[in-house]
Amino acid sequence: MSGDHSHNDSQIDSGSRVNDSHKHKDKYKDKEHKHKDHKKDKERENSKYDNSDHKDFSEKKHREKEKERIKHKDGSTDRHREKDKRKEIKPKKEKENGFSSPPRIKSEPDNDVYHSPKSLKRERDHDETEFKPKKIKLENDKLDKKAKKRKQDEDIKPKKTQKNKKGEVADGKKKAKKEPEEKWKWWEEERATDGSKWSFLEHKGPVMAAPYEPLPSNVRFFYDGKQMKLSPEAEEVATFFAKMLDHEYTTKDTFRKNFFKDWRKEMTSEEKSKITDLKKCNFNEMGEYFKVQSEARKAMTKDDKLKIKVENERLLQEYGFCIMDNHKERIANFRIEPPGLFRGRGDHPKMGMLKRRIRPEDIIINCSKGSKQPKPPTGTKWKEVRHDNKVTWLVSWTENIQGAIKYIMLNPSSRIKGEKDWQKYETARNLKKCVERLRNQYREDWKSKEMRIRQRAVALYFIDKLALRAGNEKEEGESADTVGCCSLRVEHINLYPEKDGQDFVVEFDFLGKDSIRYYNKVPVEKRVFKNLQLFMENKQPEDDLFDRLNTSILNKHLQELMDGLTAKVFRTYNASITLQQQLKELTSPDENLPAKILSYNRANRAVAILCNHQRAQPKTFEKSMQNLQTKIDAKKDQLSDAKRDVKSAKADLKVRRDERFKKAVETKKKAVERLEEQLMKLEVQATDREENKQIALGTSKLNYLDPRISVAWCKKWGIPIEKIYNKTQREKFAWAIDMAEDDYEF
DNA sequence: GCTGGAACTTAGCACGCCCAAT
DNA sequence: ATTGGGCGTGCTAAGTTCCAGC
Repeated sequence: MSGDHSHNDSQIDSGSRVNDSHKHKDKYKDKEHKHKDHKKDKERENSKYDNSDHKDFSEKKHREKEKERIKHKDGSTDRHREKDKRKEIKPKKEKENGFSSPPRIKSEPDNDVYHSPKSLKRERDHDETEFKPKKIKLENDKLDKKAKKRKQDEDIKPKKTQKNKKGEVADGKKKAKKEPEEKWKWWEEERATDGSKWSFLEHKGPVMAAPYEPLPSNVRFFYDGKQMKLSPEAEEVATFFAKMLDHEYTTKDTFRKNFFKDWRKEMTSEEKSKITDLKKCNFNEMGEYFKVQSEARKAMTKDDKLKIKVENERLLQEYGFCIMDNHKERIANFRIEPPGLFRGRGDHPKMGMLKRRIRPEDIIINCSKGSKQPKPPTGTKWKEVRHDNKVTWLVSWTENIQGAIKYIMLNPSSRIKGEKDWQKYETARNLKKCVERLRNQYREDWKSKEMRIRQRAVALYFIDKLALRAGNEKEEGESADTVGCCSLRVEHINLYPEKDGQDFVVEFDFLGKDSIRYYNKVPVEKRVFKNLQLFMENKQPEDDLFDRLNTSILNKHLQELMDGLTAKVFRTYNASITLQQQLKELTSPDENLPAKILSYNRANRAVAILCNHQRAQPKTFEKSMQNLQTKIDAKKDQLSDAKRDVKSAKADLKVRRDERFKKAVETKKKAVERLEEQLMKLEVQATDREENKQIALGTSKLNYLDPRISVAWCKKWGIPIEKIYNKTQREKFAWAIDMAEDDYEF
C-alpha cells in the first residue's frame, strides 16, 4: 500500500465526549465469558458507551482545498513588543536572582519565609523596583560567526560518535561570566555521551502552595439545616467542594462518594459523627463567598492588579529559573501543586478524592553537590536532597491519588528539552528511511503461521496507518477505561465486509487518552480483515483483540527493526510527513498571505485529524459564529451600497467629465475594494473557525510536527515565522528556526 | 519474561489578559 | 470606557518508554 494514508474517513463525532452516554450500560452484564485461551479475563466494569448516536458528519469537503483565505491577524505586533521589552532590560553583570554562579558557592541571607506567594517577603529592598526580566543582554557576534552553520543534515545527528573530552564536563563552569543567555545556541554544541544530563545544577527549590486561609466567621456551613462551625482541616476540604459547586462534577456519584469519604478523614471525631450524609451539607454560603471573591478580584483597580503582576514576576524571577551547566534556564512548573479535589478525565473512578497538601517533608530536591541548595521553609525539612545528574528533574514528590511521582522540570525552551525534542524528530526521520521496508515486513507477517506475529503485524499496521497510540495495559479501577492499539478490545471494532460501497471496512469506536473518543471507519486490506475476524473468533466483547500482544512485545520487535524505534515514533513520523506533504499540496504560489496561512492551518488540521486531537466545542461557539455571520451580512450590505455608489458616481462622471467627479469614482472604487477585502477576510475567518471547532491544532504543532518543516515553509514563501508560531513556540523551536533552510526536507 | 517504579512526553481544559469593536 | 471573545498560558492528568529487580 505504501502511500495509502488516506485518512479521509476520519470522523469526529460531535458528541464525542462519550463519558456520559452510557445508555446501554448493562449490555454485556449477564454474559458469561470465560474464555479459555485468553490470558486475562478481567471482570470488566461494563461501562460501555452508546454507539447509537454516531452522526456521520459526512465529509464536508471543507477540509480540502477550496475557497477563501484565512483571517488576517497581524501577529507582528508582539514582536515589536518583545523588542521594546528588551530595551528596558538592564544588562546586569553580577549574579542574577541570588544564584551563585557555578563554581563558587556564595551564601546569602536566606529567605526563611515560607515560600508561598502570599507570605513571601522581599529580602533585598534595594531591588524592590526591579521586577522586570533581568536577562543579560550581551550581543555576541563572535559566537554567531564562529558557529556559522554547518550543513544541517550532518549537524542534526546526536553526536554519539564524538568522544567526550574530559574537560567537557567542567567546561561549563569556566566561561560562566559572559554567556549571552538569550542567544545561547545549544544546538551548536556537543552533547554529553555518558548518559549524564547535566554537570551543574542550582536552583531555589519550589514555591509551596499558599497556606490555607480560614473563612471569615460570617461565612457559614450548614448541616441538615443547622449551622455548624467546622474545624480548620475539615473546613479547608469543604471549601474545595464549595468552589466546584456549579461544576457538573459535583453531581456525579463517584465524585461525591470519593469526596465525602476523604472529607470525613479530615474531620474531628465529633464532626465525623455528626456529618454522615453529603446531601445534608449546605455549602452555599461558602460557594457564594468564593464567587464574590473572584468577582472582586476581577473588579480590582488597575493598580492592585499591577501589584499582583509585579509580585508574580518577582516570584518568577526568583524561583522560575535555574542554572544548569552555566546557563540560566527557565523552569516549566516551579510551583507545588496546591491541594484540592482530584479531577480525573472521563469516567475516572477516583474523581473527587482529596489531593492532599504537599509539605516540604514530601519533597525531594535534586541539584549539584557543589551548588547552593534550596532552603526548605523555616522549621521544615526536605524529604531528601540528592545529586543525580542522570535525570533532568529539579524537584519531585509523590502524589497521593495514584501514587505517581510528580516532577519539576525545565521549560521546553531549555537545552535539555530541546535536545530531546530534536532527537525525537531525527528518529522519526530515520523511520522515514526504512518505513517501506517495515511495511513490507508487516504485510508479510500477516500471513505468518504464528498468531502472535500476525497480531503484532496487524497492530503495527493500525499504528502506522491510523497513528494510534501504543496502548499500554492499565490497572482496572485505577483510572478511566481507555485504550490504545495494543489494548483494543473486541467491542471496540466492528467489521463490515462491505459498507458504503467500500470493501473490508473496520469501524473503530473507543475512548483513547483523556477519554477522547476515537471514531473512524477505514477500509483495510483483505488480509487484515480476515485476520481481524480470526482474532475475534470465540471472544467476548470485553476480551482483548490482540491477546498475544502488548506494548512491550511490540516495542521490542520495533527496536530490532530500527534503532530507537518505538510505537510512538510512527505517530511523529506520520504527523510530520503528512504536514510536509499537505503543505506541498495545498500551498499555491500566487495566493496571498492570508490564503497561505489558511493552507498551513489546513495542513495542520489534517494532522490533528489524523492524530485525533479534539477539543470540546467552545461553549460560545454558536454565538460567536452567529456574531460573525451578522458581521458578514452587514459587510455585504455595505458592499452593495458601495457598489451602487460607484455606479452613480460613474453616471455623474458621464454627464459631466470633470476632474472632481473622476476623483469621486476613484475613491468609491477604492472603498469597494476595501470592503471586498474585509468581507473576504471575514468569510475566511468563518470557514477556518467552523472547520476548527472541534479540532485542536496546538497539540500536533507542539508535539508532533517537526518544526523545521514549518520553518522551511515560511522561508520558502516569505511568511513571517510569527504568523505560524507565537512567542512561546518560537522559544521552544528556536533550534529549528535557527537551523532550517527553505529546502529542508523532513 | 514479568512487574512496578521512575522518568519523561503528550494532552485538553480553565482562566485571565488583551485587544478590537462598540 | 465597556465588553466580548480569542488566544496564550498555566495546570496537571494521562499517556509511553525504559529499566531494575525478581
